Amino acid sequence: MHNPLLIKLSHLCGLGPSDCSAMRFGEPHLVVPHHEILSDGQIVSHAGLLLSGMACRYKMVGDGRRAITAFFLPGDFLNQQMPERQRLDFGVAALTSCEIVDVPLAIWRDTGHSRLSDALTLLAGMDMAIARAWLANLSQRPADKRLAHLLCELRHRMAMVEMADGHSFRLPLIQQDLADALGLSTVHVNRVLQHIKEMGLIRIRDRTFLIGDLERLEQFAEFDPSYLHLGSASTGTSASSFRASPPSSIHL
Amino acid sequence: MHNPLLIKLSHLCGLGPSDCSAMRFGEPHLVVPHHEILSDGQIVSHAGLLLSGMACRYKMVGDGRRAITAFFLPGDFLNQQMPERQRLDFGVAALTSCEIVDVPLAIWRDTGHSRLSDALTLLAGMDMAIARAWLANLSQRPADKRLAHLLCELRHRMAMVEMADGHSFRLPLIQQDLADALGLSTVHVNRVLQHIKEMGLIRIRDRTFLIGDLERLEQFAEFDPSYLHLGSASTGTSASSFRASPPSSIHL
DNA sequence: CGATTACTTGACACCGGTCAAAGCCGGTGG
DNA sequence: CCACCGGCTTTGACCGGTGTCAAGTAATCG
Repeated sequence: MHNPLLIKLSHLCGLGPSDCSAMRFGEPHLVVPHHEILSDGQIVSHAGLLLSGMACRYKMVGDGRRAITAFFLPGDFLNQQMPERQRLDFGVAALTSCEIVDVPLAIWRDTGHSRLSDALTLLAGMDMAIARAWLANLSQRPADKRLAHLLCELRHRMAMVEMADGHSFRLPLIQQDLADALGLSTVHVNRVLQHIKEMGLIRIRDRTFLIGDLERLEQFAEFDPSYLHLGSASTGTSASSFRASPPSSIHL
Repeated sequence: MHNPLLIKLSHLCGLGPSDCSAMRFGEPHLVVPHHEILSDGQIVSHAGLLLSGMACRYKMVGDGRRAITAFFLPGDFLNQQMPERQRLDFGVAALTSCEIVDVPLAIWRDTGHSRLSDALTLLAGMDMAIARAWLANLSQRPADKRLAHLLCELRHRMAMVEMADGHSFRLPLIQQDLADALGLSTVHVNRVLQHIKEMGLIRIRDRTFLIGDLERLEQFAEFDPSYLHLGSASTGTSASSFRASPPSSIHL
């Protein structure tokens, strides 16, 4: 099995097969692009786990403006449903075709497997840390660094599920999605994208971002990945191994 | 005892004295304004509870810009420390003189009092809901509605600890604090503040905000308080009682 | 291939930032 | 009691980053 959640947890806190024995999954189901997965105001009693594809958490505000408050990658929970039967204050929509499976989180927690329970707590903490980083990003950084920072974060999270390395990763988003997440207009996202291309920080070929010099990109974005490794010990694994790759010279 | 946490929990989920019997508090201590309460990168193993005063969660970014990612009111936990011994990805600073007490959250959780444990979970959920609302606010609203929305939220949260009603509440913040939370410059906060004064939405007299017509203010801000009452049943209490106050006519 | 969706580009307006100076306190000390 | 002082607020002038509108080009998909 190549379950992205398991990959992530093994990287993140060294969870092994024995710790995962308590995990029970239901039947995965497919959602088509642009379809709503969870609706604002809905009451849910289960947790959705994204297996493949990309989704987002969002809120509609004012006239029809959409604020994207989170991106979901494979291995992410769509709703770390805290109390059981919570009423959602946000919607979740598929940005690409998505594979989703419902998970009985409460049961996972109560199996006595404290390591698994701790891992879930860790994921929830990561969710909050990401939200905090986004807040700082939105409120204090100019558009170019803002976009760069988001790209760094996504690359890093993709790396955790082995969908990225220091050189490239595929982002199946459209510029409108980036705009709604960054609080910018589509037009400006486009321009800023070109701008950081001209700076030689990235290159794009059909949705795949090519990174020449990761260190330079992260420095420009003021990106510090420590918020993505909350607390745990064996944190260096994925990051350092990818970081260890030669400063690169993808031919830009 | 007039512990703001108890007030909040009784409003929020009808917790009674019996549920609170398991709560053990240590010795409160005082922190002077501008002093750092928790430092970025610090490893903490306890939870700080704010008893009085006002504090903020923040991140420093780029050159010396400060991004405030949360305001703490009496009755709020400064760090809903998820895993024990987590490394903080943010700092916490006192904005006014603050009274703080450390609480052993892990012990509270394990006393078998599931209602108390649920309440703590609810508070954590509220923290996240607020962060999401801020994200939407920052990314999609113009300065005037942005500021108004924040004011509505703070008034509402103050009301939960009985420090506000539909007519007025005291906010001991300086404009710089608002600016750092809203992603605006101090100068612009000042102007926007005047602007919504001229609109007749608020009045200010020495740090106290007077609200003429709460409904109008909340409508202007597109403020929907439902995200602050996550999931629980007895949610209407504080809100509706305050809302019930006559449409007002504080003499503007 | 045609039609729809996504991406680019340019012109222009405006929101909000920056800089700098001037009032307005509240506190402190003479 | 007054003079001073430092932090906060208020103003004005000016500029730059982003938004908006609109048109055109390139992809993508039946």
